[in-house]
Amino acid sequence: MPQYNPRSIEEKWQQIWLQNKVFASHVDTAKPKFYVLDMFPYPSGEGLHVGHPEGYTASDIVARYKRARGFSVMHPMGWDAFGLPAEQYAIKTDTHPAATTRKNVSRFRGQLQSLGFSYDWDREINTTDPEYYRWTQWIFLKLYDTWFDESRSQGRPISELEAEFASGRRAVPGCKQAWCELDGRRQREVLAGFRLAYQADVAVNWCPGLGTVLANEEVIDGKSEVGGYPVERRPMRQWMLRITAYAKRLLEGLDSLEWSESLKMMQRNWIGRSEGALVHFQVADRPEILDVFTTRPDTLYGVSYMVLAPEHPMVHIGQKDCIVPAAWPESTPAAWKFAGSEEIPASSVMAYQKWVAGRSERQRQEDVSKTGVFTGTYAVNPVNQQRVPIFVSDYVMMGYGTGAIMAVPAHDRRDFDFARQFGLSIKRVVSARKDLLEAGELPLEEAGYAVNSPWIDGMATEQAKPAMIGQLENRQMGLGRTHYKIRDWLFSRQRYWGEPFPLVHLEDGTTAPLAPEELPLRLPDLADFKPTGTMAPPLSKAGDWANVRVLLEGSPATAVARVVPPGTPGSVPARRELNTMPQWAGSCWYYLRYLDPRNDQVFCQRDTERYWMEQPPGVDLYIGGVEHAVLHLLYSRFWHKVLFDRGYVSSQEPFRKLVNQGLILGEAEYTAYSTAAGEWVSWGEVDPDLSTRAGSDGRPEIISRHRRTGEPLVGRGQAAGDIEKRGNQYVLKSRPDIEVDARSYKMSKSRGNVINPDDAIAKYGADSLRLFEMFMGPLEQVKPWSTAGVEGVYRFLHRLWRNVFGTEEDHRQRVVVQDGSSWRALDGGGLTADQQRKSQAAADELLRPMHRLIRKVTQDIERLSFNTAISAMMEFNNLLTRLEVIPCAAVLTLVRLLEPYAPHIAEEIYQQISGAAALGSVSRIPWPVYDEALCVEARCDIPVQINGKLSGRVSVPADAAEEHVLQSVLADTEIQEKLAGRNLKKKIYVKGRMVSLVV
RNA sequence: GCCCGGGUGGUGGAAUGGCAGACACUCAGGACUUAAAAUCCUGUGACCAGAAAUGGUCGUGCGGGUUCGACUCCCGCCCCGGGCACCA
Repeated sequence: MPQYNPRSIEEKWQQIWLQNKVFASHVDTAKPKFYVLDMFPYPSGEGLHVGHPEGYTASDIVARYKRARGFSVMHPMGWDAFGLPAEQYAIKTDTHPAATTRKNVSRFRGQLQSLGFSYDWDREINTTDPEYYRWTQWIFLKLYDTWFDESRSQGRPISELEAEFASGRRAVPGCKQAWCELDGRRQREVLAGFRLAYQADVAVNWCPGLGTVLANEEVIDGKSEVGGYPVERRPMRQWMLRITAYAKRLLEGLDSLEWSESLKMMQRNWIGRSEGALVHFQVADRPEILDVFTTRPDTLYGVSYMVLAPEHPMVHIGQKDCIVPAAWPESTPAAWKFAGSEEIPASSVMAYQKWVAGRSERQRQEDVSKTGVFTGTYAVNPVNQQRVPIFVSDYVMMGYGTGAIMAVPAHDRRDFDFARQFGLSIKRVVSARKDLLEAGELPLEEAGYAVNSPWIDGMATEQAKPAMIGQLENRQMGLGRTHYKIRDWLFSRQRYWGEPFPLVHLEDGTTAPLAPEELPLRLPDLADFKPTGTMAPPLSKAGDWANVRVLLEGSPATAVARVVPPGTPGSVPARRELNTMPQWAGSCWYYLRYLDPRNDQVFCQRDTERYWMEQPPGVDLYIGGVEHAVLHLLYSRFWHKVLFDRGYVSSQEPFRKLVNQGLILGEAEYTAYSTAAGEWVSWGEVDPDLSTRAGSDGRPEIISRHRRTGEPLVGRGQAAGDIEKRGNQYVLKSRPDIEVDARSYKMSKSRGNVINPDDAIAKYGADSLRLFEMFMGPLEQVKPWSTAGVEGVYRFLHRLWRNVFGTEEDHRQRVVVQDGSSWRALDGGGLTADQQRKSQAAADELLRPMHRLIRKVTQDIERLSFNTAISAMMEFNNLLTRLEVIPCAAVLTLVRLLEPYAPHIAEEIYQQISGAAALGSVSRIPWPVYDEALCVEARCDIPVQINGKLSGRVSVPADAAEEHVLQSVLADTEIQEKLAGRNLKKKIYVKGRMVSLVV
């Protein structure tokens, strides 16, 4: 036999799997289902990186294992191909994004197939395919067609809302007339206020550099996440999705999910539930009421001033609700006015607003000292009629709560700082101790006991809150309120490469959805898709596409539009939406399309959906990167819940169990720093704020400064052999007083530490790459790449191959087959009596280890502990290496267990040793079963402790009774010696594990 | 600042109340070879004693506690990674 050569066998098996559709998924009601899903990739121009195969191998192992255990397995793959990078690349190179996408997808597909993943390729989907985005548009129309019924906490068809208005069961909001008295336009406007997809003028993150608006999540530190361009706030009419309506259900749904605690916590923080009260403050000498949200209604007696966000409508100078008076009240302190603009309140407020608007997000975050101005107006505290000044300050955010707060400096750090800055009173209303009025240093933010608060004096904070809310509600001064931090989802983008919105704008300013038969609304094939440079989206260049005539069908309120040729009687002019959907749209529901990917009647056939998603509910295992913790995963859950409410899916949640694979870092690096003069500097002296550049020799250099002197320093990589460890530090061997920085970095082009999976496959084969990525450590952990480590698993596969086929020089076949009560060589040759005896001895010797191996690998796959399963297989293989002859059954078991991890070599060995008896694929053989009784050795060595210290061991039969074990322990001469002259107080036997004696 | 996760040999890691360091990498020695590579065998936590076999002591970030027994559970601290952050 030739040596193990992955190149020659891997491609062969990949072809066989593909041609014979070995891994096709089917609805099979006789079998339980298992849906194992990968986060589908964005097919970038870079190709696959080593992070992709990590999660994809893990899911592939589970998919292959579950098939072997008799499950009907769904394991699909596709492409999340709309999005900014393709568009940016297209603009740069002047190629159409569709062409780039096609090219990238075929590269990605080829790479994934070269890794031998068991996807059902007939289910491949692509979010940019009109036959796919047709249904993305269809679901958008369902969102548009749904309103959220608070009383049922459920999304319902908009027609049912219309019926409620029409029958008079529900009053038309903000309108005295009856529903039937309103014209079609007005009816559409009213309904638009309820739809889950609606338009609003919102301050958007406009990014001039990208020529588009961005979602809040795509803006980091005032810069775009992609490209790092500056972002400014501008008002714009945008499509929004009412995800806030589902805040409560999105939060509560988390409890039912098998997700990591940290991931759930990220979603909980993002949704941001807080409980408290809405309190109404009368603005002094004016008609307006100022509402504030507080989580500490129990501190209401401690309010000493109020604060409005700079963007709050009550301080929009010149507007009718503006509360800023014409002149300062008498004796306003000079410090309460804005320096340089202190003539009248309006000038101070405007000057302050202008100053705030000019501050970057970064400046605000770095400088948390308190600034603000007095509005010149007072509010009246409803509980004690006290007049308190109203300030404007940027420490209050317009986007949270009502954009206004009641300030209680004694019990809030921020209010405390502000009060000190502006000389405002600080009044204690909580004491840390029940028996003292003034316990605990101010500001006291922790719970305590109410003081100086007539309605609730003496109550513990936890009781004082509901008591105060009760009082407020009775007197109509406020009400209990749960507030969520999450905001509605900004759903439109001024981009070309995304799904067009399936609706039209009518001349009266309202919108009408396209009739379902009009879908897909194809993206026009624009030659010029570049940004316009203004806020007008690229699609504004598609005039013929955008300007259409439509017929409106159905009742005026819920009419749908059908595009007709110009001149059609009854048609009206309409303009298509020029924005496109954000990249998240296609990934919100792709897991459903895989189930029925070629259906042109529905997004997914009902019974098919039910088979894969109902029992157990949702995707059974979803693996992907943690970078999608709050965006994709929250948006998907939201869409899924809407589809659930509307009866299109059968589970409440899309992804029941979710695992994040850990990042793979570059190979460990040792960096030593030196000054320009070449003087070494210890890592402890280096400012840890680093940047990278290409050095003069082409190798990357790290730039920093001396922590104390500020002198520029350069860090250069050191060979591992020049480094040694002293205590907790790594130092240069040549200069042990110089500490170096030892760690692994995220892979990046600029650092030059990127590992390309194609190279690894070319050198070691897909099986070794898969095996190594699983062997590195726990799936969820961050791990550094190690080329030496890949060689380790590569050696393991070589050793396995040699155990079965011998070496090139020595083809001695070691595999023997049992034939009744005798043994023969696998190639049919007879065996000598001595070989017969050795064969039987080997079989006896391997029996128990084999059962233990089956148990170990099975249990480890179930708990996704792939690294330990691999080490168990290595151990078993090492056992085989030492034997002169190897029973075929042991090899078969090993390759069967190995198949999910290293499928190509497993197929090849199976095929070669099974001969004519072979099935088409080793994956068709059921998973081996183990006998628990054969997993333990017949005899075992029991360690004996005396006073917790290991003092000897005895050998007993595995099933020996406690009494018997203790007897042989006490009979042991070594133990007797150690016990001599001591008084034995207690004997403990842990079955099969340990004996503990106490003297 | 708040929340979550983690800290075990030279390295990646194993062991979740019962023999710490499985498996692998690295390194060293040996076998095979004209030689090298590959392969195989042996050793490889630290310290002490011994010519050696071997024996002993210490050891899972630090300090305390629970237990016959703690890497594992509890309390306090230190450090690293991640998330959120003037969220009322």
